[in-house]
Amino acid sequence: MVEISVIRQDVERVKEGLKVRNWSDEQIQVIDQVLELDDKRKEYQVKIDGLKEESNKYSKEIGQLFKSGKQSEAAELKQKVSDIKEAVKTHEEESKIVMETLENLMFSVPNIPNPLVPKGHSETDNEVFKAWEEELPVLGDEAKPHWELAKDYNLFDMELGVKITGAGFPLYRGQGAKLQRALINFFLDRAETAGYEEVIPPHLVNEESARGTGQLPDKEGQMYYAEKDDLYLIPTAEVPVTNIFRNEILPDANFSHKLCGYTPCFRREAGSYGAHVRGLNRVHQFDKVEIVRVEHPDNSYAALEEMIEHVASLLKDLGLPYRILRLCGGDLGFTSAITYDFEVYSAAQKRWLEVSSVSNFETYQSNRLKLRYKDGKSKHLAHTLNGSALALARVVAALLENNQGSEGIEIPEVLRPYMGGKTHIA
RNA sequence: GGAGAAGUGGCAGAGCUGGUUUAAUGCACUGGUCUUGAAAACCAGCGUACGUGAAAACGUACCGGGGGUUCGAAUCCCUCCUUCUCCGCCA
Repeated sequence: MVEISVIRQDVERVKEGLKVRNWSDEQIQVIDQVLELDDKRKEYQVKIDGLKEESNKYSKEIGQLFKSGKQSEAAELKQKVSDIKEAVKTHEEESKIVMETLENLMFSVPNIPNPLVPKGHSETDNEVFKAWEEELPVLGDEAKPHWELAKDYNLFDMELGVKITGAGFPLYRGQGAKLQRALINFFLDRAETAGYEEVIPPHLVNEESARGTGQLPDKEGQMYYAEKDDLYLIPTAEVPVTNIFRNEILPDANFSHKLCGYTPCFRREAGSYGAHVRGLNRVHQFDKVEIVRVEHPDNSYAALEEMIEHVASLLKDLGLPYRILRLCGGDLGFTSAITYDFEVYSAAQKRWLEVSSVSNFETYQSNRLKLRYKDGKSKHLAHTLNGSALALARVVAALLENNQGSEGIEIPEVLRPYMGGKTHIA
């Protein structure tokens, strides 16, 4: 959530931010409504607190009167308190409506984009932040897409996934399964070297956690839900890992938390069709190593750069052509202040596949999480960031396609130690 | 899954026959006095959220969560959650 104090102090900046997200003037009026409702909320609190103060005082007096045996005077006061209580009840009911309305409005306000975020309406307006400078690989006519290669080398089986579960749940096998493990271990080892502490979090989360990172409300359709236990399957490790810090007050201003974790990710993903969902391009379950950071506001953008460098180095060492996009206002996630997407080039499909998304949420998540740090006597919200490092399914897709050859699929050098020293999947 | 016990401030721990408890006391922490410095001792401060206020300060709520009884609830009632002990089951 955007902090109400920020809206109060800097209405224009908030409104400008919503314009970058292509909000109409009419939609932006929400901000004025928020301020109005917040004023109302305060009025109610002043009124209710005052009445409660009065009745608390009387209640104490009643106690004293009973002790000294003045029953009739006590009865008189009792009536008075009852009357006050009635008034409090009425006001509380009204104020509850105000607060609920206010909260719902607050939930409908997305994060304010960083000034660097370009204007635009869709993914075609995203800014190429770092282009691929070299030639893009060109394969011969005999080149196959990864779903055909998977059959040739027995790497994964979509039909079996359908039999066991349904569409979009791949079953990896043989060298394909081993490649998954290799990539996960490679990514985790590299994160560890970069100073991230590894965690293995739960794969199901409660409602509070889903709210904390902003999956709820609104995006419940994207998550699988276990109704009997009221738990959500995680769409990304971001949710359980960031929620480690929910309701935490860090003891001083000198902190930097770097965590990484491997988890499967479950996404219901409505929409899209055809070749775009073929093979591993778009699946309901995929593996991902996520990096998460909690940083002082002064350091969060330096941290973001570090994360971008980290992800770039992974792709470089895997030998995959990649580019980095800076998402435009129209494509920017609801909770993010700025997001960089990484795409790898799939030579057989001749298109770019998104494999990572690195974002700074500034205080948007920490406001919901109530994640603060102490700076002397005052408390402030920390900044949260996260990024995929990396999402496996599409990396595998690109790897298989780009590295195919007469001897099989060449395994990138950095992965060979994890693949029993082999140079090729053959 | 069955039976029982318990959840109080950073920690430990009283209160739990409802009203001088404004949550005692100890430890930890912060500031001060003393000291060459430190320790000890002594004095003071020490939770979170929201609100009023220029500020000092004050008000309201919070004793696992939610609801209820009452003029008044940490204390009584209901419900949910968690932890512990015993039994059962199990990789």
